[in-house]
Amino acid sequence: MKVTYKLLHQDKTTGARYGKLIFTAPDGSTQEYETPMFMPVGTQATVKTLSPEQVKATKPGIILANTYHLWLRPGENIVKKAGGLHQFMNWHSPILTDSGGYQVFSLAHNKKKDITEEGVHFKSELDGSKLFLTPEKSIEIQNKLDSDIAMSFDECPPATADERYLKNSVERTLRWAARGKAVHKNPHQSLFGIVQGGPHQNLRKWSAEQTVKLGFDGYAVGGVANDDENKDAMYQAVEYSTPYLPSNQVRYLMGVGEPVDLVECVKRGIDIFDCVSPTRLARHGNALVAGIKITTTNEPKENRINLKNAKFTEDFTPLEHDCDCYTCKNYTKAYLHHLIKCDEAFGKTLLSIHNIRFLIRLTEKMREAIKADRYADFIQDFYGPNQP
RNA sequence: GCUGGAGUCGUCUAGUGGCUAUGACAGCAGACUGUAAAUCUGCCGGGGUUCCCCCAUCGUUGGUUCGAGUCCAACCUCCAGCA
Repeated sequence: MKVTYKLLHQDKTTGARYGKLIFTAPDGSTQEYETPMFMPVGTQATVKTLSPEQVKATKPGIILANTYHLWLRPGENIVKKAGGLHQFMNWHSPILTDSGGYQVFSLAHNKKKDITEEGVHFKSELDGSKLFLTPEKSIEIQNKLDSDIAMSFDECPPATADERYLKNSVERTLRWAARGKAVHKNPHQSLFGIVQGGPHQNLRKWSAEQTVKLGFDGYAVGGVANDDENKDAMYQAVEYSTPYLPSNQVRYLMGVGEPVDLVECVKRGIDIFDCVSPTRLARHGNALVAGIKITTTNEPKENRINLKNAKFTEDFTPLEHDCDCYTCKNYTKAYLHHLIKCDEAFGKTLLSIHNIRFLIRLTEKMREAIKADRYADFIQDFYGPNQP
């Protein structure tokens, strides 16, 4: 399905955006989803530990899948034979596929990649075989997967990269974006461009302007979810990017994030987010809960509880009293603690449901606040008495 | 009662004369941002404001030895077989 964005309201004081993504099918039928939106991540054509029905119950708009992983396994041609990704994984709402660009970054630790102008040489982590991913190849794979939104193949440089490297990287990412766009053939699939530039205002501005000049169906801000310790730098990178993006198109902040990040980045003009955090935290026994905590570095962090902790052994209350998710409506912390201690799959499922629903509920609250021009108050309430 | 075997951390386990006694599980915490993550890290005999220091420790007691979880003896407990 092809996607368009409609900006419906901007918060009077902060400028935060409320809008709708409208997906149009080949037969002319449409599906609409409101923004701000959080997209659960289903890298390998599944949101880990959840059935499509369980994902659906958290009321998401779009979900993510990954080009790189599906290319390696089962292979894009198998997915195509299955009738496309939607059919293959039984997910009949929109799917966005990441391009594999992030894997260029995340696989870099073991020096199993080599970035050239033509593309990126990988060494498969599955069997050690040599792989070569190019912008054209990434788009071709995404065409075959038949996701609704394809992402340009970009380079996501590490936070430690210097300005000189970043400048070259941004330029190359632009050339890659143009090459990808040139071979993008699927008329029922949208293609998004990605703004890079690290923490530098000039590079972010330039990257945004040049990417917009190429012309895409939507725009992403990338390369911000790879610095552990500096939220201000992350927010600033967003601030340096969004002003140069067209207001009548959607903005997607890739890989983010924590509840506080969603709140702060919507304020800075972002519409959609994705993050592995809710599902990964869930599998590791953690549940997101309301409120924030201030860390030793004075950074506001998401508030969460670790169900592995012995103190929940006899806690017969739900994770959150006011949460409407399946987990909170039916199960206690004591039960979740028990399942997690026993390493039962159902515990991971229940926590995944809660954590995803938690972030989606947060976006729902943000939408209501924006529509009512109360987003500044919403932020204040979000921080509560611990406000930095 | 006799004969043989065995006792090491909460549990299982390595260790057969040499200095800090393995490893796993359990337990207690922590980390996680476009998923090489249902993963990883730390602690896990006692005490000290946990760099580090002190004390204890391989069933018990004694012995051999420069040195013992390891060899010897007695005892205790458990297991197997025979009565």
